[in-house]
Amino acid sequence: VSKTAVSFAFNAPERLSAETAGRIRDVADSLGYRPNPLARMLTQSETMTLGVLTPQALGVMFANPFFAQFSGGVADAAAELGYELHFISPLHGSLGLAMVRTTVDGVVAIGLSAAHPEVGQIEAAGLPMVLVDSDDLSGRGSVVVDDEAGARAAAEHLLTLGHREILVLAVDGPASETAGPRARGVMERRLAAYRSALAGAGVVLEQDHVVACAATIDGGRAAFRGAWAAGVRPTGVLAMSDAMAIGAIRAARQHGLHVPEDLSVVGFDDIELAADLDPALTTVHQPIREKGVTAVRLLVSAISDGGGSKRVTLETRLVVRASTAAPGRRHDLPP
Amino acid sequence: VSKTAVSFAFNAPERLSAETAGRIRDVADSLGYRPNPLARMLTQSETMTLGVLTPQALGVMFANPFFAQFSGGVADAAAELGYELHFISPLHGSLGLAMVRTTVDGVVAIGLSAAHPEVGQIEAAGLPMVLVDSDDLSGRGSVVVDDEAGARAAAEHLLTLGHREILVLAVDGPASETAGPRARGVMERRLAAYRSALAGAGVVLEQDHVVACAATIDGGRAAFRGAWAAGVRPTGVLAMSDAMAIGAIRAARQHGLHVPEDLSVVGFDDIELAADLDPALTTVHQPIREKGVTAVRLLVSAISDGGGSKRVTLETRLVVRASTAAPGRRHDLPP
DNA sequence: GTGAAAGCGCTAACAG
DNA sequence: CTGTTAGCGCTTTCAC
Repeated sequence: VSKTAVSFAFNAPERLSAETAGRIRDVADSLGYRPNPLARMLTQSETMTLGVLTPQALGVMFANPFFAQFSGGVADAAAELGYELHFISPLHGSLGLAMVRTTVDGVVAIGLSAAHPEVGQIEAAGLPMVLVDSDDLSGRGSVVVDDEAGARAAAEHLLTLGHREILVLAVDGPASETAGPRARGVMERRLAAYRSALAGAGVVLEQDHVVACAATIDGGRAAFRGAWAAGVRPTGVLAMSDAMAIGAIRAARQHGLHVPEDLSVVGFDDIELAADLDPALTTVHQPIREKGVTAVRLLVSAISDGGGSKRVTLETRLVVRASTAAPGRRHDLPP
Repeated sequence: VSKTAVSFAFNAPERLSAETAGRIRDVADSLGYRPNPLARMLTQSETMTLGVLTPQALGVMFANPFFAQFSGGVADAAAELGYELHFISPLHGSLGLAMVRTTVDGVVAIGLSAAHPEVGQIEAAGLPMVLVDSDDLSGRGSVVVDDEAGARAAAEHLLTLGHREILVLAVDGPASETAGPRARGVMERRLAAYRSALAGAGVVLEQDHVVACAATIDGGRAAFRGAWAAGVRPTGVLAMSDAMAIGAIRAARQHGLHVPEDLSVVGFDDIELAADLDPALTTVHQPIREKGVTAVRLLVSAISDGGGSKRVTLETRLVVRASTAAPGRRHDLPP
């Protein structure tokens, strides 16, 4: 019984006499022997693992239901194609540090600007990668949604309802992530669309009417509270994620506001629970799971075919529910 | 410039002249050279990666907000301790198959019965492991919550309100998972506690008043719908997860029921959004994130110290919100 | 159908 | 302080 035989028994049973193969497997089993996957990976230089790259700690990522839903899509597509999943987030604050230690056959990067240093680094390492929610500067694969249309619809909805005093809640990564030259990421695109839609109705967004925060409930809450403390008194808020919208609603209630009577809020994402909230959230729908599935399919085809890097754009649409209404009684309320 | 020098330049710069080390790194950088992490892992037989083992496809796991929150805790603790995260779910239906291909330094298994075959397999492979939400048959590390107390409180709450006709929504994995001898997992523990609390008030759970489903919104919805179709007309439901509770509420509404007037429902988990739902969910709180953090800490200490396998039990408590009330008008409603 | 030999890219004792 | 040497555990031509 030589090494080769064992190797064949596991990887190419057809190249061995059925009897020998069986015997080897039996002995292996009874001995508790398993081929060491690491060694296998080393010789084959293939890990059958996909990386999911996130710009922030997974703890905050998972605090956004959008990310969980997206991950579900990624995971299902990966499993279907026989890949395992490895989550890569900044290690000691550095994504690069985390990448170096990681072995994957390809990477799905979510919410990472194409101008982010690590993106170039990964590309330089010759690792296939698809960018999700990020502008594609060079010829990489990428999947995005029609942010402009969604954001415009959201803004116009508020405008049509009669709102003029509008607060926008934008997403901001940690300082280190936003430093340096940036491509226009999702958030910039959405902001621009908000702006132009509002401008069409003669409404301009003041500096203090755009506040950045983490894409989580707590982020949204803190942001709304901060704006309110700064004297901003909106009748409508445009949040760039549902999680932030929920946070804003929580904060507004703490200030004695009723939604939607005193304050209308529209989110972005249409997470699974959006319709179950109180009030049911008016929001921009995007196909979250599909985004993940598409990203993985693109990535795997790039890995195997070495295939060309396509760019896929998915649709968005406004879903009007109960968190928006015409501005009613103004809030002459406690600070 | 020999191999050793390069190795040192990356792993032990202090053992090299500052000048040489710097020069090597520079050349490496300009050459785009990275030490191959795979080879490094092979020689060190250490991957600095933790596995998260799930009994079902990640797609359905992530459909449960509980899991996302738990993962957040796991991820943060892992990052803090310098570990990466690898999610392991059944591959082509087999967890064992997935495990064999995977290389991790340890495993956090969530919702996996200790009697599950893979658990023994991993143990036999000598891989450190901590079990979450699962009975610990042998001396492994494990973290659980006080399910009995939580479930009992939930049942007694309904009883106190005056409910007698109660439906319980239990969690069920895929058939293959539940087959074979099982330890009493979380769900069995909760069910037993429901039963005994109800029995204390003379209420017995009929066979058709306990229905199993996936721990997702859709699972809960389908389960409630099925029970209703089977003629069950509860005034209260005890769901073993918030996701299922939400699904039950959705289904109930489709049948024209109002919550809590016609139907009271109490969940389990107290996910972050529980209080934002319509109606705000009465549920059993458990420290979800902390569960993940604790599991990782236990695991890593087992990896490094080879430390003893502790068993940690965290507390639960009932949080009464708006989804429960005294049974009101009975539902003489359309089928 | 099966065995021998080379090497994947790195680390770690050991000399120089 | 630097280079030499020997594996880590597997896969894989290539003869037998």
